[in-house]
Amino acid sequence: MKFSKIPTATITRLSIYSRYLESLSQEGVKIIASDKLAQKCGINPAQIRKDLAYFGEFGIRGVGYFVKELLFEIKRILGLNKTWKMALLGIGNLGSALLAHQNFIRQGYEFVAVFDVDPAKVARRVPSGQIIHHMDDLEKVVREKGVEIGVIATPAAKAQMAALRLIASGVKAILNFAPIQLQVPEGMAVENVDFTVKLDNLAYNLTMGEG
Amino acid sequence: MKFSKIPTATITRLSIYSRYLESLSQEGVKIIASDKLAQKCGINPAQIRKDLAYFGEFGIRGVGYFVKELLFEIKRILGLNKTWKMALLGIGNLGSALLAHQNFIRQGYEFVAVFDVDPAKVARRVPSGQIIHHMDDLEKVVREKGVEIGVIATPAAKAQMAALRLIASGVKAILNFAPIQLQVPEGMAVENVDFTVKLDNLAYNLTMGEG
DNA sequence: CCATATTTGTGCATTTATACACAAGAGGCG
DNA sequence: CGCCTCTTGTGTATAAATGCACAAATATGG
Repeated sequence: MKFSKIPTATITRLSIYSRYLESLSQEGVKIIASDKLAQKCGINPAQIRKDLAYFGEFGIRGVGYFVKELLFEIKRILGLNKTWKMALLGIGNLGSALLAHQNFIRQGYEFVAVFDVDPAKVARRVPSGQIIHHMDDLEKVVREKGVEIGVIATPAAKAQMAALRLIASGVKAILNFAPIQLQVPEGMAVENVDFTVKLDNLAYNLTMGEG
Repeated sequence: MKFSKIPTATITRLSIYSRYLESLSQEGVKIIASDKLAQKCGINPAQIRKDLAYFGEFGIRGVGYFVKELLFEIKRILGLNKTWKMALLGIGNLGSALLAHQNFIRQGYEFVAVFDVDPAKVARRVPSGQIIHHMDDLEKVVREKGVEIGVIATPAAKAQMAALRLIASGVKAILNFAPIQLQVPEGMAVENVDFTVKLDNLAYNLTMGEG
């Protein structure tokens, strides 16, 4: 189904480039060379040029890249020339933090629906204004609002069920914050945000450094 | 400095295995085969066996792995046979969520110090009991408490400075939640927890699926 | 005690990712 | 206009990760 064969690592790096380019753009910097960009992103300069080469030629030899132009192209490649509609499942501490970060999330994403199972929360409004729906209404609300990305911030024990309901509602992409490996059918895009795994990596590194 | 050449992807997978093994252990399951484990973790069975083979032979041919034993071994490999002392930098929405999850964090990690710059917060206690220190006292407190892992949950603009202070205090590992690439000297272990990058991956996948 | 059914551990081929190194272009300057 | 400097874009080598396929080892059952 996929048109071309782009390494997933490339997409991740493009996202990192775009973030730094955004800060450069705000600082008023006009031009950046792959060497500088590489240094700031902790990546090999040739890697950056190769990543970009998958999609076209965006630089000028002997000069570098125009910051605004490159940023625009990368956002276009990533699909950020539109606003993606997200649903949040679970308004606990983490979910609330995500909502609070909403303005802080880079432009391109918006929570259009929020869900919880707690009767004390349902029908109230979150600080950012959205009405909290009961999880039972998920399919209906998701379809009405045209949700494209589901964000799971439920307890681990509820995450798999939440995923299934999102899938049943026609959502094709899930951002999963629960520390569990979701079982989903072929064709679903799932990304896990998992700090326990990252912590384990750090623990391993520290253990090796000593031993 | 590193003793052996283990792929970082292997360490990440070990962490995922351990998490599922933990749930199996709680369910009372005694034995698991690599095929089942693989299916549940979304990983190739041979990959699992190869990952484990880096560190020894933990299974019984024709049978599988003893859940408790394998879990113990993996935790030992990862360095989770001790409790790691962490410091939290930034008690905003995200920081508070992390503290609230503290009990939920898999055993092996503990916040022994928390920091913020907001005078309204400093000297008060967080719900989990720790006194909030001012960032100015970071080096002193970090050394006193024997902090080993620094967790950065500050705004992006403050994250690099926070990292430098952690490094100056002798911390060798950083878990970074700020959406920025930290510049750190050789030998530091840094892991980024970055949902904006994950979201961009999802956006790209959705965009490709249609186009 | 042998045959059969399993499942691990691993050699090897394949695929994927990374990085070097240089030719190709672009601009500046005398 | 020709030379020099700079930085991109990319061919190619190197390295790393993945997955197949099978031998080795263990248990089971007659």
